Amino acid sequence: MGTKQQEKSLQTRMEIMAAARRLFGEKGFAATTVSEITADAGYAKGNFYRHWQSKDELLLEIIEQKLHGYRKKREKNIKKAHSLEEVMNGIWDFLETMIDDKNWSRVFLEFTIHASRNDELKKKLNDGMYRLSNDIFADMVAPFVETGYSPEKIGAMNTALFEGFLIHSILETDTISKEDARDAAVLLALARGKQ
Amino acid sequence: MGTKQQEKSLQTRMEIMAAARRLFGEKGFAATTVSEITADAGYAKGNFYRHWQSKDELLLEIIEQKLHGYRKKREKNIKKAHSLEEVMNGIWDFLETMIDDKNWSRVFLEFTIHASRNDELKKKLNDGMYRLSNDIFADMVAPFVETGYSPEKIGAMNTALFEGFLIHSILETDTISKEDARDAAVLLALARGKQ
DNA sequence: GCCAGAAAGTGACCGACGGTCATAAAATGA
DNA sequence: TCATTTTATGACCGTCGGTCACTTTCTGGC
Repeated sequence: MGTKQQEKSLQTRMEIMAAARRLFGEKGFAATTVSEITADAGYAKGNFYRHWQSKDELLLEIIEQKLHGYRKKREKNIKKAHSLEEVMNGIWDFLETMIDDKNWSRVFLEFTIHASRNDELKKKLNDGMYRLSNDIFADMVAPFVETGYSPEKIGAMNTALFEGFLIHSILETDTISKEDARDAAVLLALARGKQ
Repeated sequence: MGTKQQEKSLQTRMEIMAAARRLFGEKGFAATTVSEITADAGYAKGNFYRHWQSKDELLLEIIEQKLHGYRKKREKNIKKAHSLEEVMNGIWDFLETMIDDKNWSRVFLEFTIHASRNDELKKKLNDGMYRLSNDIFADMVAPFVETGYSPEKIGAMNTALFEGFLIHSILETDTISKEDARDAAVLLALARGKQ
């Protein structure tokens, strides 16, 4: 435990982050202003920049935390798998929890596109700390892939299908369901990953 | 042919639109300012708003034109198809021209996410004039779908795969190629659309 | 050719944004 | 106690999308 000042600073930081998490989820990243965030937490705008260098940086930290939370659930789902089909279903059990966290999957997408125009942000996203990197899925399916089709491609195709479905979900076209997406992903993986 | 004034107005409109088309493609939608567009075309900012109500509206018009241009190519590709596999390959011949128009597929995605927070824009996007609506693909595959799996779902899944691939393409992860995406889409359609 | 009205074109201005910084208030520790 | 460090503030900056009073140019009836 640090000094009274250090404790207060940490508390302020957490209060501002909590407000941001709520507002980003409700209104989206671009539509939420720094003033709103700090006002909601009970502070002035200037205080924000003592804790983060930019709005981008705060969102990266929140995303990192979110993905860290998801990761636990994912690992639990995958451990007990004994076949490619079971792995894929484990992956999609986990992906469905992201889909159900609808506001946030929307924020993820919003930030992904936003970051694609910024080399530094783009690099961070591909590093895997801040995104469902292809490698994560590749490692999971690798033990069960029996063909020459690379696990990386199966993982990447899975991510593509997931993010493509997210776009549909966000636009509320209601043509394909979570189950359709899972079905397609499993079918694809089995067709390309098994003899 | 109208009066000299009407002609000049139309010409100005086209000059501003041409500048916008170039700048949106180069820098993206959000990063391009209205002042830049008009300055590039040789006018003052205020002139912009005599022709469009907002920056959004101009992009919608450009997207509509782009999609109209793509449409011709698409129809030509599809007409001669005699099987589901041929239709899917025709669709992806056309989708690849969109993928190759890389800057603009990025702008499409950027605007799709932007629009998802705005009910009016969202409705317009789903209307199909401004987006690769699922129905377009559904109509194409319908004549060759032999199972209970609906053509709409096959069309929507195709769009999802396409847009998911676009995200990969934009982030430059280089794990999956155009051919991989096409291969997956065809495989999916055949597996679900044929007996 | 003249001129009143209409249309094309302008840029200062507005409120709001992300981000900065001089300043004030509070805590610290010797 | 009090000089120093840390926390907190909000006026301020440059820029954005969008507005509007204004000037310039064109039009068509006389």
